[in-house]
Amino acid sequence: MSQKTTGKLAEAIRRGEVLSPDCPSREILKHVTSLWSVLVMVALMDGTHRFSELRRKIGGVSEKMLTQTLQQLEKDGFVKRVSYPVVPPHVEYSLTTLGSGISEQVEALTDWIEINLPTIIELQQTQTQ
Amino acid sequence: MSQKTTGKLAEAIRRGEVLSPDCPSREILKHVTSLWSVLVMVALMDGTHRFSELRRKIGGVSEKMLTQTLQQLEKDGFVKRVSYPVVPPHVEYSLTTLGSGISEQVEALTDWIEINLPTIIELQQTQTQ
DNA sequence: GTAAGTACATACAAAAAGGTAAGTGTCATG
DNA sequence: CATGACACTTACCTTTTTGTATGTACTTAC
Repeated sequence: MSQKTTGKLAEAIRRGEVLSPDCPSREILKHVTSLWSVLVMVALMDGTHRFSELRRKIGGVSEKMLTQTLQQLEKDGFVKRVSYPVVPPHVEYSLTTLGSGISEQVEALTDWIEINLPTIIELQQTQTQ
Repeated sequence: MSQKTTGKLAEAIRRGEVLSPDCPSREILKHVTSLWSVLVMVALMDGTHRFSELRRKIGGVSEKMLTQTLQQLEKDGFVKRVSYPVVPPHVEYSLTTLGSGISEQVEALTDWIEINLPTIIELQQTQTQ
């Protein structure tokens, strides 16, 4: 999708934003480029989940990390939190419209990794020789 | 490990790999979901760069971080390092075929963020009220 | 001859991320 | 009547990441 030979300037401008340290997109990128954020988004692409469901689904995540990640994603407007004031607490997490958009990109990345994993591992081994 | 899903089994299997803590894709994801890795890949999509070029291009990166990130990306087979044994050192970094593949996914993510940045910021502010 | 550029390595300190364990309050189950 | 599930919070500690500063070996420019 990118043309490298022509219009290098336009491309540089388009891309220059993330590369400059004071661009607000840097901040969002910092939040998104976190293992737990990525995994939460991938998990939520299957639909609404409760806290404990996410905890069980995302292997290796601690309660603390899950709480923090969900709060961050909520602040950024990617995740919607709905709390039902019932006696055993019931809270549901789901992706917002914006969250679905970014999750699609994130999922494309994780899918790519999973698909190309054999190639990656193979190359890593030939490299050692 | 144990899948409790009733209907979406195929989907769960497809996506279940990153969600399990002992899958090797987790490791790659850890490397890739790092601010500096993302920015290096985006920068290298414009073509081959020297170390100091990258340092200047990626705002806010320290020499140490750039070195570490490049070494990690090289280990994973995403970046190719070519060193010319000349008197003022000359080293060129570029994306491998594999690196180009993952960088496209990463770039799609950063592009999405930049495009939707106004919406994100807007929503963050209405949320505060 | 002093400074700057090249591409790093290394040491130390500061900051951030993450793990573990416990507490909260209410209810259902055994 | 004690335990566990629910959705967290808080405190404490360890680990990891990152920043800063320095050194290296050589050359060109001023």
